[in-house]
Amino acid sequence: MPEEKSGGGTSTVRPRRRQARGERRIAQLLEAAARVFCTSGYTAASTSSIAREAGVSPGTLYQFFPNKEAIAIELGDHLLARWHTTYGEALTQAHLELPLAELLDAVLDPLIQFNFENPAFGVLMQCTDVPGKVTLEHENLHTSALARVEEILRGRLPDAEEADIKRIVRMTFSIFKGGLDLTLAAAPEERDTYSAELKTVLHRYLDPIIGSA
Amino acid sequence: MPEEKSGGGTSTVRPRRRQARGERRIAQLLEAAARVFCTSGYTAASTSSIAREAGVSPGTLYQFFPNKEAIAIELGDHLLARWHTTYGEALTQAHLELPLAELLDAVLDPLIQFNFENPAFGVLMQCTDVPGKVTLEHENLHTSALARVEEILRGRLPDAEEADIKRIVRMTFSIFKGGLDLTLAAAPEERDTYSAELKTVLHRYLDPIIGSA
Amino acid sequence: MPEEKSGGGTSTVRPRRRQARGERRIAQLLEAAARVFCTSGYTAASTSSIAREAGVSPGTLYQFFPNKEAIAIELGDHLLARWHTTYGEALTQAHLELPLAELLDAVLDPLIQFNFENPAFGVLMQCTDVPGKVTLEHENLHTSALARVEEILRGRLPDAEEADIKRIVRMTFSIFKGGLDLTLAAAPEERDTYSAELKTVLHRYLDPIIGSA
Amino acid sequence: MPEEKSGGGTSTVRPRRRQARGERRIAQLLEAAARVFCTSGYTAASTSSIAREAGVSPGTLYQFFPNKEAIAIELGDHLLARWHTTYGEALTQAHLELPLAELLDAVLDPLIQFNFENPAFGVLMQCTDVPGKVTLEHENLHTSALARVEEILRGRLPDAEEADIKRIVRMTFSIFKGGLDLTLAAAPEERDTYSAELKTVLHRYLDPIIGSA
DNA sequence: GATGAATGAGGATTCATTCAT
DNA sequence: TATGAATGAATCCTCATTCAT
Repeated sequence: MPEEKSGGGTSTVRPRRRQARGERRIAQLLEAAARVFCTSGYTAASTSSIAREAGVSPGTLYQFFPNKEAIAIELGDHLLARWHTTYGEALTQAHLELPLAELLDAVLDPLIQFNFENPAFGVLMQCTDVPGKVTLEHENLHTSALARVEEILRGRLPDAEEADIKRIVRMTFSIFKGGLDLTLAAAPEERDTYSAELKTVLHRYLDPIIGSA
Repeated sequence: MPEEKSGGGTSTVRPRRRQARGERRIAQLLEAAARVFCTSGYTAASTSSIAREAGVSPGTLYQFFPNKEAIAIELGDHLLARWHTTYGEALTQAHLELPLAELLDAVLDPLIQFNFENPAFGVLMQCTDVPGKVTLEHENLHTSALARVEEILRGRLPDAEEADIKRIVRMTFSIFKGGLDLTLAAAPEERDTYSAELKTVLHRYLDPIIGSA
Repeated sequence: MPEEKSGGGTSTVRPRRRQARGERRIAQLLEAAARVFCTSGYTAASTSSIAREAGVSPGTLYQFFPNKEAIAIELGDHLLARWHTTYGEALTQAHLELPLAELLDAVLDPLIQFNFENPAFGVLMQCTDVPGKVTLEHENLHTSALARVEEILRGRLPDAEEADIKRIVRMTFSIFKGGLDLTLAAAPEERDTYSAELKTVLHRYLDPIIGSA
Repeated sequence: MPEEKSGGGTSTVRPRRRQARGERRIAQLLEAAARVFCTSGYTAASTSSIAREAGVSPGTLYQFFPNKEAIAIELGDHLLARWHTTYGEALTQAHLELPLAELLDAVLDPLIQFNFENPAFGVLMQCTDVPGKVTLEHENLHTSALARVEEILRGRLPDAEEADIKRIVRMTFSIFKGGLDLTLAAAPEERDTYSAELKTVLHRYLDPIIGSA
């Protein structure tokens, strides 16, 4: 038992050996959940359908998640983590000083790409039914790249009131969400055009606000 | 069905006597549905709760609607009709020739007002679960005042390709939907600021496209 | 509708006609529940089994009871009401002044008889799982004939401390419950002997306490 | 099975080395089960919760017990054995010839003490759901100290019929169980008063039967 | 029409038990 | 042995829908 718990003794190196199977199952279940959520939405998705999609029995699902909501939340966290791992580092301080157009490229391209690869992300973010949504959106808004807009705004508009900043950020995020949906729903050959259009919208909206800086 | 609903050609003519009670019932049920949809969303709303809210029995509900979806669709149609009756006429040809800023006022103010008064409209429009949503949005896009933007664009950009027009219209509509939600969700004293912000976004977006015309 | 709601106009005479069926169903369900509770106990009894025993679908059960507990509570109330109707009046003030032996006859005989005819009563009273049990036992203890013991004790032992009274009452009730179970479980031809034995126990216990009065 | 559990004839001989761990596990599991049964009752207790309480996995539990019921039965046997080891020997033939009051002290005090220290014993004895309960009660009735009452009765009432003896014993046991529960449930400072009351009841009941002998 | 009872499939969740490692 | 993953039937309960009155 002791030799199983610690591999090298340095840190928490694979705390248990047996969970390899479980770990795989969790990933499997989350992938299944992502698919089902995308197809049916959170509310209409049933835990049985998720289990079925994952090829396991309902009981197995509940061995890893206490309830449906937990799946959504865990999936959100997972996707957020994947975002940070894959694209999060891409936005360095350097980018923030770019001209708006390039900043938008730097921010939006990975976001769109990520949402294209992980459509469940959008589903969870939109979903009004998951109480964890707050968490998700919160996390997203404040931790993810988009939240940088807030920083930028705050930085470039030091005199602006809190409410104004908030409004602009919300509006920006709202535009982004809508445009993202359009882009993802567009025919493959139109995708770029749609994402360009979204950037246009945001550029025209934000340029008069922060462009002068 | 159509010949049962309307006696002559005008659809709002008083129906025949014996259907008076039925019409009232339908209105009652639709109002109840609107309230329940707003509270719980379409998926989570139960037909029993709608019936209860309307003060009738479930059986009665099914005497007028074949199923839950039909309620949503009918409610959508109803709201659309109400829109046309109340505000639709307000947008005359004259408005279309106004400068963009004033056009936006003329178009958005009633829309926002209407959505404020009929929050179920937004719920149905957003809802991913109602198959009729497509219908709704379609109807909305092509029948409602916002669709005039398409006309305007087509008028002012005769050389533009169909796909471009469509994209701009979609983007405009998407921005509107998002901004509308923000506006409706805003605190009462901020509502005007938010709707002004929405207009700003749309103005900055559309001005370069149609403003010069 | 108006002619359906009020029959004579005087009072609440059969408030609705349609519920006759429902009323019957409720009785049916309560009887089924009584049988199932007796067979399996409250915890092990499933709502489906109750519905099945009643010959209806699970959904029907839930049309009348919000959950399993409510069935137990309603059943308890029902049995209590039946007790009061059938035997409750039997114990007049006159009885309370009888010699102990006759008092015990007057009190125990109907109780035993009632429990024999309604075995679910004992099951519910014993059951530790129904939160409503408190209600039931409370009601029973304070409303039913046995509670008179408390009155008698208080009357005949005016100097006794509250705690002493309580202890004696509890002990009496405890003896009764145990003896009742034995009596009900006994072979038919032994039933009387067992109930006589129970009376003997109680008589010997209580006579030194209140007999002298 | 018996030849595996005990090497020779005495059942509490140290088992063979390699089963030492197993014995410990079993004890661990039984203790956990006792705790969980006391908290939730037999029916509501889940095997997983017992395993968790014991700090082992469900699989391990099933390595020692074929099913949940077996745990309860084994626990009952265990407690019975503990009873015999700890208190059982205390009741020598000498006690049986004591006057009733002292006999009751001699018999009841250890029983109450034991039940106080091992509350699971009462839970199992009361529980209607464990088929093994019969076993337990049976065992208890015939092996435990209380069963001596039967011997005494038989000894002092040689003319009594079997059924009468049985009835008196049952009644005595029933009174004991009820009084025990009251005593255990009583506030600490009232415990002695309640146990004294129980003895009073039994004394008054049994004295006319065997006291004169 | 209107009512409310009836249905039964389906959903979330639990749990005794078994199995692979 | 020990672990924890896997199972699937069973539980409570809901709900869209239908039916008898």
